[in-house]
Amino acid sequence: MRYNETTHKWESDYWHPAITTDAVVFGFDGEKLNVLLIERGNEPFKGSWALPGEFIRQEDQSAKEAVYRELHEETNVKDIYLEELQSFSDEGRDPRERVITIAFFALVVKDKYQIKGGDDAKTAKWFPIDKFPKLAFDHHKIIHVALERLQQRIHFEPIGFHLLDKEFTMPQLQNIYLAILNPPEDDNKLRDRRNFPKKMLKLGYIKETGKKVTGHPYRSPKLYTFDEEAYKKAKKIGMRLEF
Amino acid sequence: MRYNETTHKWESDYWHPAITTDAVVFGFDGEKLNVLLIERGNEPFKGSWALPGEFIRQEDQSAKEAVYRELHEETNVKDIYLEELQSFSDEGRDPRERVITIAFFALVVKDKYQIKGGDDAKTAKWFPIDKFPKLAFDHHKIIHVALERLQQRIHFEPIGFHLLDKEFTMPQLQNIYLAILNPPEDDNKLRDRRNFPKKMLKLGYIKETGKKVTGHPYRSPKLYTFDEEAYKKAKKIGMRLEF
DNA sequence: CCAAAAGTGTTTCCGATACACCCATGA
DNA sequence: TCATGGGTGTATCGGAAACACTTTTGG
Repeated sequence: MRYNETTHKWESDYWHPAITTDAVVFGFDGEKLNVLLIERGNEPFKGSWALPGEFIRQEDQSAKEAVYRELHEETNVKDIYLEELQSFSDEGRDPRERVITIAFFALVVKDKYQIKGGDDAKTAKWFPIDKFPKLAFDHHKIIHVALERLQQRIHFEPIGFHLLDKEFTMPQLQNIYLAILNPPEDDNKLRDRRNFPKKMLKLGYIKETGKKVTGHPYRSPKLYTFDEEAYKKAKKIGMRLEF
Repeated sequence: MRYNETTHKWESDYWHPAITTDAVVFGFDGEKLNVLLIERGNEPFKGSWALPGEFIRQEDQSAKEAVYRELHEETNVKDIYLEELQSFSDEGRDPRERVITIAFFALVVKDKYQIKGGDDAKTAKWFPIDKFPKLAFDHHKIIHVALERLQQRIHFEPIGFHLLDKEFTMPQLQNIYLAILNPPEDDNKLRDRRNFPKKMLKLGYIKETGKKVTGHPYRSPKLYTFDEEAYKKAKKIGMRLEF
C-alpha cells in the first residue's frame, strides 16, 4: 500500500480491509468482575457504549502494541496482562466498511489507574460483567468470548493476581475465582475457605510476605505475593497447574 | 476502501494493511505428526517452503472462510477441524509490505485427500513435525505456536479423532496422543496400554462399533467412533474432559 | 506352534473433598 | 464480650497410576 501524493490517498492494486483492535479490559471491585467501556463520541453508534479500540496505525509495531497505545491513552494503564483473544472478521460487523478486528483481553487492577472521565469526547466507565448496556458493533459477542476465555485460562494459568495489588489476601484471591467462575452454591471445592488456600499454596508459586492487613474490625488476613520464579520453574518441569 | 475506476486502484484516506491467512495443517501418518507445506512459486522466498495461505479477499465472508477456500484449492479438504490460532502482525515479517496474518491450525486425515503434486506452480508436501526445511517468512514461529496450542488442546478437548478415519482403534488413538505430547519414556499413564483405553472410555464419548480390523498378522483391534452427542452432553454438564 | 500385537482386571496410593473448631480484631 | 471474618487440621473416598498375564491372528 502506497501513499499517493497527488490524490492524498492510500492506494493498492488489491483490496485491503481496515484493521482495528478491541480490548476487553477486566477489573475486579472486590465483589464482581467489571468491564471497561467507552461511550462513543462519533458515528456510527454515537452515544452507544463500546469496547476501547482503534484502527491499527502504520507506526504500531504490532497489534498488541496498538492495544497498549490505545489503553494507555484511555486509562494510563501499564504493566497489564494482555492476551490476544481472536479475530472478528465477519462481513457487516461495521456499517462503514469491511473491518477486521483483532480482539484482546486484559486484566488490570481496577483502581490503580485513573480512567478518563467525562471531560472530553470519550468517557470511560466500568460496568459489572452481568449488567452492562447495549453495545456498539458486535462487542457484546466479543465480551462473551473474552469471558469464556478468561474462565478457561484461570483454570490452568495463575492470572487472577493481575486483578489484584501485588500483595493480596487469600480471601481476595478466592473471591476472584468465584467472581470469574461463578460456581454453584454447593461447590465446596471452590467455595470452602479451608480447601482453597491449601490447593493454591500447594501449586508452589504463591508465597507469604509475612505481613498482614490492618484496619479491619476482625482478624487480619495474611498477605501473599505471586512468585514468578517459582511459577516459571514449575511450568518448565511440566507441573500440573490446574485449579 | 473504494475502487477507483480511473486509476484502477483501491483507495482509502487511511492506511490499511494487507491481511493474509496461514494454516498449519497437521496430519498423522500412523507414527509421526506431519505438517503440510507448499513450495513457493513466486517471490519473495521463491523456492522456499511455506505454510498454505493467501490474502483475504473481499468476497470471503470471514477469515475462517478464506482459509477453507485456500485449503480446498490446495488439498480438496472438507469437514476439517479448523481453529484460529492468533495473529502475527510484527513489522518486517513480509519484505514486500506490512502484512498482518491471521493464523489457523487444522487437523485432517492425512491420506483422505489428494494434495496437489508438482504439476503446477504450487507443490504441496507433508513434512514430519520434527524435520522440516527452512521456511519462508516467520512461518517457523507460527508452526511452533500451533504445536504448542495443539498440545494444550488435546489435554482438554477430544480433537485427536480429526486426524483419524471415522472408525479407529485404541492403539491408533493412543499413538496420536503420544505423537503430539511426546511424553517421557517412563510416563506410564500415557504409554500404558491398559490405562489409556480405561481413561479414554470413561470420558464417555467414545463408543465401540462392534467391528474389528482384519488383515493383521496378529490379534485384531476393536474399532471405535467418536460420539458427538455424548460429547456435547458431557460438556454441557461441565464434566471434566481432561486427559 | 510361534511371533507380534491387543485385550483385560486388580491393588495401591495419593490427592481431592468434605467437614468443625479456634483465633484475632475493633467496636 | 461480642460480632465478624480468618485461620487451621483431619478423616474419608475415589480416581490415577502401577503392574502381568491371556487371547487372537497369520505365517
